[in-house]
Amino acid sequence: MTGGEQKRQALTDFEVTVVDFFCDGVKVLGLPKSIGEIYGLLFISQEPLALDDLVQKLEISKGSASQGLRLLKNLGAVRESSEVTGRKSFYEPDVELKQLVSGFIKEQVMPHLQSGEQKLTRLRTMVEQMPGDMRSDFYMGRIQRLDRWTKRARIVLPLLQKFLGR
Amino acid sequence: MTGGEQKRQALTDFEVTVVDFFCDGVKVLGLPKSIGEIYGLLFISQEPLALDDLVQKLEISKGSASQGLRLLKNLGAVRESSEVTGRKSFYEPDVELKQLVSGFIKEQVMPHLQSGEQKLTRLRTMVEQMPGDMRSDFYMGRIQRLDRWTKRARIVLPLLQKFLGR
DNA sequence: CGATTAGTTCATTTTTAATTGAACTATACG
DNA sequence: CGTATAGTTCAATTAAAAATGAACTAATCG
Repeated sequence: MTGGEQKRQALTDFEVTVVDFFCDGVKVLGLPKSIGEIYGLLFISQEPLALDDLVQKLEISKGSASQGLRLLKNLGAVRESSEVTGRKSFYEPDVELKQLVSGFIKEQVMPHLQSGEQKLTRLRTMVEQMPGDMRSDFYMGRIQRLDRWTKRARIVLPLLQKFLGR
Repeated sequence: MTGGEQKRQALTDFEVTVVDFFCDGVKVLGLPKSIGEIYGLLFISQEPLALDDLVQKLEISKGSASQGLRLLKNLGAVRESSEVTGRKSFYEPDVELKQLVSGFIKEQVMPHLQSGEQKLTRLRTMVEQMPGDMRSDFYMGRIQRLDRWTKRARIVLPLLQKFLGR
């Protein structure tokens, strides 16, 4: 029976444009729009926001906000603010490009790269077990090429992170 | 009233696995599955294939095959075979990683980067036009940071391509 | 403890993106 | 020409992904 009269303050034009900027950005990375909205709003807010702030300002559901925050935390793009104010958590963005890229590579790219390598192993086995009249140098060559691709990726990705460090 | 008895030859286990490998691969890039199927089948075929081969072997519609081939040609990942055999075209993959990555960057990444830069210009204008009590160093700092991000991207992407060249 | 607020989960709904298929244009061959 | 084959286009359908919202758990405070 109290009155935390949480007046829902709408986004300014400027904030909307920033949020829109990030929506586009995350689309390139294959992440859902809500991720861009949440990160964008945190990015342009001067102080950490609570989950309910995101719900109200972005007009998204609690579920979306919760799931989006989890993904962003997993990526290392958002962390819980250290200032503990009772039971409510506040969230703030990591704004270092190096960290953002590293997190994305670690969480979104590497798993695919690994599963690709497993598939490649299986493919190599399949070629080796082909009957003589089927086992062609062509197939072996192709597999080898895919192998080289993934090895390049394993070299380039760390270099990329290093470069973005400064 | 002739009989080009085009027996629809199904894919081997091996071919299916390769195609599946590429379906996963393109998903990371945010491209539709059919793109992976088409490129994958071309990649593992010993001779160029016609559009109808793709339709039959992958069991996809003519429309999908046509649209998929167009995208892949735009990316520079597939080209029309030079061997002209009447009215029908045959398609073959470019298998050089450098070319594939360059095409992807040029066609899929750069356009987004450019439109992002436009949005940034607009955002800077917005901050500059803010009334004095709103125009904060914080906002300027954030815009500057986004600027640095895009500049880094403009440097890194060419480097990436160069590195993959050998 | 019991009430209140914060946050999570996940089955359903909604939205978005991809695929189809039928009608079309273009080209080659007799 | 006229017919058959190759390929394109795009409105309609289907499939995939994301968002919702209601029911849940967890934690705080009185």
